[in-house]
Amino acid sequence: MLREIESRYEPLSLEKRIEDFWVKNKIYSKTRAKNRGNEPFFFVDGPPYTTGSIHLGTAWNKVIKDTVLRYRSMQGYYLIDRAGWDMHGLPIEVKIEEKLGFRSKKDIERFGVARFIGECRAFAIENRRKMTEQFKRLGVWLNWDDPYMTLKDEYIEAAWWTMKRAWEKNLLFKGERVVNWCPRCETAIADAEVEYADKRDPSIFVRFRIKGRDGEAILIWTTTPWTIPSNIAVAINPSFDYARVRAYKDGKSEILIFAYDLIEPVLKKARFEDYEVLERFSGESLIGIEYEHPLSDLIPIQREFDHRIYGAGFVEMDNTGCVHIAPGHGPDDFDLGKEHGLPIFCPVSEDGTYTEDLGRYAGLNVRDVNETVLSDLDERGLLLWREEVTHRYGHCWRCKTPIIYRATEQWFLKMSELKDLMLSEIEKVKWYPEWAGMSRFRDWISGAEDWCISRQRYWGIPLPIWVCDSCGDFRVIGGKDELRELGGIEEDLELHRPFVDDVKIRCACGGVMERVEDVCDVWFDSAVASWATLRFPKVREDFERLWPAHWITEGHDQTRGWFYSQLGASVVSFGVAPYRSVLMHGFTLDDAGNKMSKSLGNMVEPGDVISKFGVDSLRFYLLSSNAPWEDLRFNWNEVANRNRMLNIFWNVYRFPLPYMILDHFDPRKVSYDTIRDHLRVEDRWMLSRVNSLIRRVDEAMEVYELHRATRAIEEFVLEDLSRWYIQLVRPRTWIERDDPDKIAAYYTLFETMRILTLVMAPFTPFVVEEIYQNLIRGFYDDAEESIHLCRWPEADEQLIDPSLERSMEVAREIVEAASNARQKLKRKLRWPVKEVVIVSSSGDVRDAIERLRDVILKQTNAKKITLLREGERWERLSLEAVPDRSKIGPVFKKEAGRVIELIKRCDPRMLESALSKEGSYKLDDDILITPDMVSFREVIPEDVSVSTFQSGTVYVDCELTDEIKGEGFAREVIRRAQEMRKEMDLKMEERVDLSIKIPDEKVLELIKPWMDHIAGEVRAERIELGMDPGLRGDYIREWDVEGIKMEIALSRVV
RNA sequence: GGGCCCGUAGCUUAGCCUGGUUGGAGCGCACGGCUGAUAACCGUGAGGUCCGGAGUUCAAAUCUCCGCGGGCCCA
Repeated sequence: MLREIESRYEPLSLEKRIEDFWVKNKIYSKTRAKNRGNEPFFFVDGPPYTTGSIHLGTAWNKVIKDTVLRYRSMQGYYLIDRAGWDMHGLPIEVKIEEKLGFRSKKDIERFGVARFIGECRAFAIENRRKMTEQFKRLGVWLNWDDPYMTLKDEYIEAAWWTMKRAWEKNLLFKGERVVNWCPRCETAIADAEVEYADKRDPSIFVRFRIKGRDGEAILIWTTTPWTIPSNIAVAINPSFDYARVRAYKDGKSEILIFAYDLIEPVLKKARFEDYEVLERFSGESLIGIEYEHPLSDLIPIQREFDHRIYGAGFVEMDNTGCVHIAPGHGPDDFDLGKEHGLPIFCPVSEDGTYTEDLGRYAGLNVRDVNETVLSDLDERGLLLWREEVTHRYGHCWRCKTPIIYRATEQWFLKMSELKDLMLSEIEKVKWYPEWAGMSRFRDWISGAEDWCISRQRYWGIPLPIWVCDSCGDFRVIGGKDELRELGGIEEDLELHRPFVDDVKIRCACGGVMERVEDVCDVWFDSAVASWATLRFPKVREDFERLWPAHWITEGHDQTRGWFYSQLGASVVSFGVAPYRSVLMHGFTLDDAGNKMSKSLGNMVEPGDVISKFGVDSLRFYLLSSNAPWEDLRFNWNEVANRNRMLNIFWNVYRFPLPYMILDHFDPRKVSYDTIRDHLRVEDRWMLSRVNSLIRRVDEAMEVYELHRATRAIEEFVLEDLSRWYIQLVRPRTWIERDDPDKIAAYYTLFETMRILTLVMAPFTPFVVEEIYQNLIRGFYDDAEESIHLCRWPEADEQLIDPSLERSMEVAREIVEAASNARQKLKRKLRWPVKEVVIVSSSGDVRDAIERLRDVILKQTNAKKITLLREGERWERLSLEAVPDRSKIGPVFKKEAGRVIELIKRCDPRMLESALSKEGSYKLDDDILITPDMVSFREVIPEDVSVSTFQSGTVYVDCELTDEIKGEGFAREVIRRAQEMRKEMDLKMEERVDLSIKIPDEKVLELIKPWMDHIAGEVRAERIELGMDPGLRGDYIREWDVEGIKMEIALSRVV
């Protein structure tokens, strides 16, 4: 049986109730179990990092995932949907270091690595718990009970297995490279982990003296004075022109060598008074020239190196056009050094202090040494000029320390070799939108470099690389069992540091192999998610059956992040892309379009939104606001709007319930076939629309255009259902008899709601469940326990009638135009009008009026609808002939006045037709006028109003007749009596006695014929009206009806 | 500095791919209507340099180029 709904739409309590229902009845598991054995849909969750709280962007991400998965589930797919968690890495280490007050790695070593990673683990696990709760509150259905977690053995083994594949394929190597280095965290960090931010640094011009040429120097520029002690070379661009310039200042002169085009700005900056260009030459001729290291007197080892000028294409025409090269401290510098066999001189230790090699600077930290270097240079007369600049500089993503470049030995995956394979693989992936993969991602891959996967840290997947201390050979271990066997370990083994560090392996050469101390780049963790989530390599069948993933989705920052790292790891392991389709989504920005960040204080918490408007509103907002791949500017107002839409949806659901209950409506006793003959045209229209809706949502979902799907739903709810169909159907629900016309309306409403709730289920899972439980489960014992266990509806093509839908559109336009016209004359809709005349030659309009005449009559509250073709004239419009004096004057001269008078006296219609048929008209014996002398104007009577619509004009004849007045007054009375019934708190079916005092004889007479009608509408047993009927009743109220003071008395009939 | 994306009413946006009646909506605002969905709902109106500029074209919000602003990624 149906339950009546007393309450308003209250999402907070509703969602709590539904959540409890789902949990109690294990609905989630049932949805997944139901489709077991069906065609699979293999989804891989991009694992959020366990920071402890979700933000709006992660909420959006998971809502997209959940919506698509719910849709697929209803379609019958068997879902692979393990949630994922990214739980290793520097961010957590830094958090724990902060908590324990640590400043460097030495503190960690003192504390004990085992204890330290224990803290990290506990932190990650607690955060995972918190975040799971937050995601669940969003109604996100993933496999939360058995998620993949990067810290689990099975996961680590998947990473190890992959690493071993790389080794077997000769794609893993150890190499010396300049890497981004955080001197605080004392580790290499990946390019992706470098965060660029503004930094103030010195900007200096320094003289490097040319050997064997007194008073002559090449002028270099740098913003990192601390790298000058490590200088090995100078680079110039061979294709630029350079110059030897004699420059004068304070009565002295010197010779400087730098780029020709930069003479003016450089000398001006350095405040030289005058100069002469001694020589201009191509950069080529500078190559090979030797210079003196500027600080060689302080750094003995520098005297052992040669210092020369080299050509390099990366040198740009700015500053001096001469670049200081320290191969140990810059990527370009390193490459140049390798190219020319220069020493890779890197006298900086892990924590950023200079080594003993650096003489005077030994033991100083690079962070503090800039000023020392500058004053040393200045003392030697080598610092030509200095200023401060603000520039973008890389910082450690976690601790915000400015990074340095350090040449170190690291482990790499040879991605440069796999570039072409990756490029051809992404062609096979379906990208939404297309450009996400084809423009942006392709560019990134084209520039792919070898992937540095080693980190000198603790909390991560240990690199499974064992190196022999005697022969230097290394091998890679692919799993726990393999390691236990080779290491002779009997018991179980903890795969994290420091435990795994203790395992030693016998080398073929007889030596002992020990694990390299490094852990894995945390990006490599998530990179193996697509097979780790299937528990590969431990379990093979699922992998062989399902992989690669059918669909993944993440934000556009992941183009170069997870989309790439997965692809990389996958081509290393399997030579193919790990996903078949990718939806790239946007970022959440604040309402001004700026990124949300804690420091800007413009964060919007998902929890705040939910507690104000509920989850369904937030979900619907996130999905409908814009295309998934566009950035979303969060706007509270728009969330409120979605909430309003759901409220209307709720009201639509609630509206017919009291009537249905009263009439014991039972949908089981009605079917399309039994009711079809009683369906009105508007019912058939509604059924057509709701079936079209299914089709529209399907089309949008197929290409992941969730915004189109949700907008179609919103439009349907507001326009078709609430604003139109409900208004049409209202009078029918008020019929008291057991009328098939009423049942047809109930049937249509019921069927519409049944389909609509199914269609909305993936988007607003809570509210539709509530409705389903009442509407469907209230009647059908065999109905699925939850709406989310139901099949996705299929559009019934038989019921879709596009021409009817088109006609209804036109009908609505006509009704709107008519009410617009009414409004101009201030004629309320309650008062009928004599006639509505539509002038249009459009076939659509003709069809609409033919098929929907009743609808238009009712909604315009008109007694008659007339269609005229363009050019036909409605007889109530009169025509006025307007003489054109400028044309008549010259022809008739003195007679003009009489001619004008005669024209005005003519019958305009006759005159118009004569002029248009004959081309002239004889007004009098001697007066012949031509069409140019007269124009015609339509004259609309005062009680007719006009308005236009897309394909025509609507006239509304508002002439008041006695019949119309009578009916108008009757409806005024009915409305007021209804309001009184409500004020008395009467039940709908309760009967009353009604007496009305109308102290105006004329009005009283007009209303009298409507007595029975009034009684029926108000559900009055007895009705009495008169000038002064001696009112009595439970409730008497005085009303002003169009200036007449009426009194209405109502009594409940017991 | 480079690549990709975005820029339409006070706010959120449709239209742009495939050029062509008067650039559609919603919110907000003003005015009105409806009245057993009622702390709801509906209509009308005002409100637009379609980011700016140039070009292509008979015709540009739409195509091209150059700027400006924002986002992401990279240097």
